[in-house]
Amino acid sequence: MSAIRLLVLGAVRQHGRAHGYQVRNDLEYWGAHEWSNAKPGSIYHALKQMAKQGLLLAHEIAPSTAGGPPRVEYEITEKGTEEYFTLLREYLTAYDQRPDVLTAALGFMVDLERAEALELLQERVRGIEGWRKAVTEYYTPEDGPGRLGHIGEIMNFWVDSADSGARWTRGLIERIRGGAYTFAGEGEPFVGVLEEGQENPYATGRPHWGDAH
Amino acid sequence: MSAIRLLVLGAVRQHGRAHGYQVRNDLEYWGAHEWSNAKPGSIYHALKQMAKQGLLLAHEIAPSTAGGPPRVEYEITEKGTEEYFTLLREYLTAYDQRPDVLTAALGFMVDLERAEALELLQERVRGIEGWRKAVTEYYTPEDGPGRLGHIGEIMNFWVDSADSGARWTRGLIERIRGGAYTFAGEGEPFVGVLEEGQENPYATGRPHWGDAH
DNA sequence: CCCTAGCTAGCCAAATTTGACTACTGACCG
DNA sequence: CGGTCAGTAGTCAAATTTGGCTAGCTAGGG
Repeated sequence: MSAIRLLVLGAVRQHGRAHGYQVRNDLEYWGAHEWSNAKPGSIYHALKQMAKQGLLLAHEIAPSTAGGPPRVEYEITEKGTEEYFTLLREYLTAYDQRPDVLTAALGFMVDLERAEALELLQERVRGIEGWRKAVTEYYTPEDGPGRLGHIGEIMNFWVDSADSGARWTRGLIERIRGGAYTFAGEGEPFVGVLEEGQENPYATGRPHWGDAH
Repeated sequence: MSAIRLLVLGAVRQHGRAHGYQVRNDLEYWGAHEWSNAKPGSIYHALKQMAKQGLLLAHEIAPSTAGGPPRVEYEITEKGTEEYFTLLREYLTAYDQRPDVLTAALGFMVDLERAEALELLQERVRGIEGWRKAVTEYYTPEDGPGRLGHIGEIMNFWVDSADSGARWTRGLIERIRGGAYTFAGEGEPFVGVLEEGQENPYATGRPHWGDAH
């Protein structure tokens, strides 16, 4: 799956109550339009879909304060909060090589308690190591490497990526264990949303850091 | 974009003429169902779409030799071959952090000449370096790092991934420059498709190496 | 005062992707 | 000889994603 649901749930949750454009603006503030599929269409679609599924509660609201069609405000439900934490835990653990998924989870990881975040990240490392083992055993058959020609570079690439991912995750674990950041239940949380009327310093038109072609 | 079009074009091209199930089987042989979105629906859709766009030529063929509905055979056109090389060059160069795209390109890179492959990979490294520079400048503002709290880990992760990607690409460049593999115009090419009736040694049910959750 | 540009807010059609499903054949089992 | 299991070949509806479009306001220039 993509990161969009976690991002949208997280944005709504941090606001308490938010309309589509607010979510869209937050995601842009986070740079999510650069590293994930957070485009307007996807965001509005996710909001509607999750409202239909009972993860969000939709309030019909009067015509917007400034132009455009009337807007709908969303609130996260009990079920939506559960889903939020389920996705967060899953994305922090799962090694599925889609960087957007981990990126979104990193942004929200402090909603968990420090101990749990550490556990999940360790599970992540174990997952990567297991995967790496499976791949190398699978792809280094009886007649030794080299038999595969340039196709061997594919495995080479995947193994290298896995190793880098594991190494980086171990570094993060060390930093968190060393006391970095403020996790759930440890005091003033870090706030990362824009209030109504606040200007977005990272609006579009700044250096792209999503794709470089 | 996803890797599916390059994969399908590449499979049809290596066969000369292929029906959907043959392509599907090749992609499975390459493990593509594990590391890309190469599912039956996507494959058949891509074939039809590309036929409609003139990249493939569709021949209506009698009921299949063994069960199932009548099948359609496809042949790559001039235009399709152009598209194939365009995509191949693009995916070898573009740093868009979707591993499936680079993976597919690695599988086909030997269809280029050695010198061109080297150039493209060097371009890739330059792209990664430029991107890395943009990100760090953008995200390390006046008041120094650390101001960002745990959000800084996102940049940290992206920069680390970029560095790993660049390092690996440099390694590949060295190996290719050192004479590894057989590129276009250098003799017997490496063949990686299944002939009609040949058994697929990597059929489904083997260790998954796409996602680990 | 009119016109345009730019922002606000969201919608929509088309393309793609997903995950399940159909239908037909041949082989093997008892 | 009937049942069912595996393999062949592909279709389909639903969900999602893409990329661009609409429409209401407001500020400012001429």
